[in-house]
Amino acid sequence: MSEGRSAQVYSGESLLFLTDEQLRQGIEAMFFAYRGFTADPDRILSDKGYGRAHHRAVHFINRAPGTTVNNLLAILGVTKQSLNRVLRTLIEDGLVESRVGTVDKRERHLFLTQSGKELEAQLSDAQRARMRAAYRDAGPEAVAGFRQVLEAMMDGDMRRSFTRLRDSGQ
Amino acid sequence: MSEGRSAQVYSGESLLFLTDEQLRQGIEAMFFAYRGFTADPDRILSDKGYGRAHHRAVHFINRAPGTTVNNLLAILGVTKQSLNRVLRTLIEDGLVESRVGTVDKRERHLFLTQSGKELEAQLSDAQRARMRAAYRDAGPEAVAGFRQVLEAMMDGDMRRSFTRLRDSGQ
DNA sequence: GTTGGAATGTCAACAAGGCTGACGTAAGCT
DNA sequence: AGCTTACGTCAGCCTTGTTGACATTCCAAC
Repeated sequence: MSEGRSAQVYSGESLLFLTDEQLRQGIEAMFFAYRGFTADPDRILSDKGYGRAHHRAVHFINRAPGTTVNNLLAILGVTKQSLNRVLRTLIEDGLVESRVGTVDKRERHLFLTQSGKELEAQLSDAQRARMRAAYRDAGPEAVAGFRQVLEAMMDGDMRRSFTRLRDSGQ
Repeated sequence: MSEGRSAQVYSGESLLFLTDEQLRQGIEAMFFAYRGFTADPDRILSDKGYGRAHHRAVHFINRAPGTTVNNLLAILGVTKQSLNRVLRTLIEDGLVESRVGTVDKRERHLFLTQSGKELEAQLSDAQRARMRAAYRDAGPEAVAGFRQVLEAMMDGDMRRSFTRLRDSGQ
């Protein structure tokens, strides 16, 4: 599996590019950054008795209102039992509404209620504030690179989910 | 909390920079990419009956051999009880050695055994392979941007941990 | 020296949120 | 009519986070 201590590919551009050390730093950066990425929403959520799983559900329902349970399952990459536990509490608490499908009555279409939208906005604002600060610090060119590397790091299925969502944005 | 629908700061460089839509895409990219980032090690670990927490411990012990439990705690950002459970299984399984400190006998210094190093290498190789592929796809400039944004996204404490580790690398 | 507080690490118990497996119901499809 | 799909649910398991209680060790004040 190991390809040796290093793989210096882009010869002229940077001698140190793609050394194991460089890669390891990328791995650690990813680890520490993800903690920062989730820290603010996590704080808000735990106050309200919710967890990261609730955040993910709320985020993607907001993103694609009327999405079906199956759809959400594919995006989140969890089992329906796991998602169901989260959805049940969100529905009971009146943050999410589940409407039986009109064309296919087996399907449930998911929507955020008013208070669901408010929670989403609160979480979103916090997370965007951090992202905005990071983007501002790093500058536009860095952001483009950031996005390129992240996209290249995704599995095929996730990249498809990602681009589908991205291209459906205004 | 909301700073309005958008904040177009770097005027000339990109009109769309820092719109909420742009930020949301970054958030989703982070979410999907992190799944890819952990996918390969997770597969290897679950075969062996370990989880992501074991990976993190093994990674940072390898990174800083002889580190104390307290040290590791600060880096991982979990409670000592949580870490202890993971460490105990790793020690029982002979992947990690815990030596009582010579100068301060309250401390335990942690080291990977031979088989611990082998597991670390296996996980590391898998994760580096994905990182290498992503870096290669995106190119050196993108990588620089990637690293800048990630670092800007960290909390202060984590950034200190990160840079300390980074600068101790060869 | 002794002793009390701080630091370090361990044990026990609980909760969130993953997972599998089994099953029920309703609806669509062939 | 019978198979498949979409969804919900129950039961039970595992990992990994949490708090609380406790033992050991060190150090500093007395």
